[in-house]
Amino acid sequence: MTSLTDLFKLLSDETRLRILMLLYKEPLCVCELSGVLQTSQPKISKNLSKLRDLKIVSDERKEKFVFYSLCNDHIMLQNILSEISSQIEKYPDLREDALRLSQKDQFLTLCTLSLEPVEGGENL
Amino acid sequence: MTSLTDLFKLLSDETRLRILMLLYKEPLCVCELSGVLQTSQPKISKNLSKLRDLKIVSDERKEKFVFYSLCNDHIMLQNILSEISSQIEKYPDLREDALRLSQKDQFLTLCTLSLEPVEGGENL
DNA sequence: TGCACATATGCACATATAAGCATATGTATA
DNA sequence: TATACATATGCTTATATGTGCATATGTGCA
Repeated sequence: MTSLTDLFKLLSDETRLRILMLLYKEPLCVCELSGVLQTSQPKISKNLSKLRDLKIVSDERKEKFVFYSLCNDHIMLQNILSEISSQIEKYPDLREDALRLSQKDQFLTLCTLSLEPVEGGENL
Repeated sequence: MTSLTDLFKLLSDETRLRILMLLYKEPLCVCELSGVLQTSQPKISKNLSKLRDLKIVSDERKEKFVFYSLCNDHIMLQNILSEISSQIEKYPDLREDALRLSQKDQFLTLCTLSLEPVEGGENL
């Protein structure tokens, strides 16, 4: 049961919930998250480490960057995020995050690395 | 979005989660909850009032007793509780609560008896 | 090797919240 | 009306947790 309450505690923080909703779409590195969420790097980093402690996300270094991705074995979490995603209109903040995510390369020139094929050339 | 994080905050407390799982099955009064969960009455009462503040539960007085029931209009919550219920084997504490629930009648008269924490009755 | 950048972490502080205890409020009944 | 019972709430304390700032660690490149 601890696992349940711990999960909900993680979800009860706005920053973490926003992070998880983004990672639910695609793996992201710290600076991308920091840019999309318009939040300080230490804040992002600390929250990610809490998520990692509970095996909610995993990290993988790719050269200079550390990419975080959702662990895909957490059924309960997946269902919750899916549910939120399906009602995204109810949550304007999350919707705006998703919008900024699609423009992440505009915010994060420093992070645009040729590690992964980034969705090409779109603009506002 | 606040509604989301508030919901998860409520769920992140063990006592409240246990209360909700019981109310998910049937409406119950305070002393029944107190008895089934083997928890002090003020603790139950305070948590119920938090749930009521967020319109998660509603209360209805029936003579001496106040019965609480889940508001059935909260889709997200219903889905979460349903999901937990379907995996109840994973959570022995919740399972034991459900077992004691079937003997709730004995608690209606035990309300004011000393409810000292029973050994083995609590976890996490 | 040294520098720049990406990320992690230690520390200090403010705040939130859960719990226990005592007690207040409300209700029924003799 | 007095009393017993069911529930709510105020007060205090202990603890947890989020945040900012500074800085440490780690990596790649010139």
